[in-house]
Amino acid sequence: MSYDLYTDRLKAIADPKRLKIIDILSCGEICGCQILEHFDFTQPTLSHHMKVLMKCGLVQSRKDGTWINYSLVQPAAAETLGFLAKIFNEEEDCICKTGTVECVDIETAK
Amino acid sequence: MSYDLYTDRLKAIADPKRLKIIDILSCGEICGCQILEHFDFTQPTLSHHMKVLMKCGLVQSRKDGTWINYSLVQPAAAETLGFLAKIFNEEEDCICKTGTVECVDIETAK
DNA sequence: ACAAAACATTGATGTTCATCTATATTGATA
DNA sequence: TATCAATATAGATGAACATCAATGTTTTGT
Repeated sequence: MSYDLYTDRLKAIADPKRLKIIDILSCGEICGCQILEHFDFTQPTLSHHMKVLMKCGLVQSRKDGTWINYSLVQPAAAETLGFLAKIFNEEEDCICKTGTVECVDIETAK
Repeated sequence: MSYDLYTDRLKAIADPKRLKIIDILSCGEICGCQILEHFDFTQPTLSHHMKVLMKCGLVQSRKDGTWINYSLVQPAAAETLGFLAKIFNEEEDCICKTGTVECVDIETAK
């Protein structure tokens, strides 16, 4: 289980602004200038946030003239949800069973 | 849709160490000293990570003598997954439909 | 009462990050 | 070609964060 692999993606969504951006993108493709209207920060800041979201694979872009249309990468989103579900739930390949330290019963350990 | 509400929780899991801790906790209750054996950082650092995980409601603790047994708060974990699923997918109360700026069709907008 | 173990707190340090201003780049249009 | 709109990049700044060493607190056992 490689935790680092998904850390970039989780860090990307662990921000209220980027969370809002993703929520906007969930309705469909939209250009940057329209996304910007939802916020009160500057254009370079939005550019930075979009870069973060794209670098982790959650968002893709399509150039159309002067505009750049952003959209959510649904498979990546679903994959992230699946990863978290695996982390939150007990699995056969969990670190408790494969790791060096066992999950001994607390009561018997005393 | 309050993005800030879940940001703390997402920030908490957007870290490889804390992700590993949650994976360990998914197998059941375990005390801090046993969690520490999985890592190479110091005890105060683990204490800090557990504080972050507890403050956001993802982890709870139960004192038992000298030990403190930590466990995952399953409802909170499930709730977080549900929130993300909502963000990732189009919903009726999405910001695209309720926000001030509409998601106009890119083609017709030109 | 004393010593040891588990955990928390404090204060310091280096790094990461969000944001800004200023400027560059790219593409459409008059 | 000159201008405007959309976006990216560079560099700077202040805030947030992970980590540590040192110390304090609490509980158990001798």
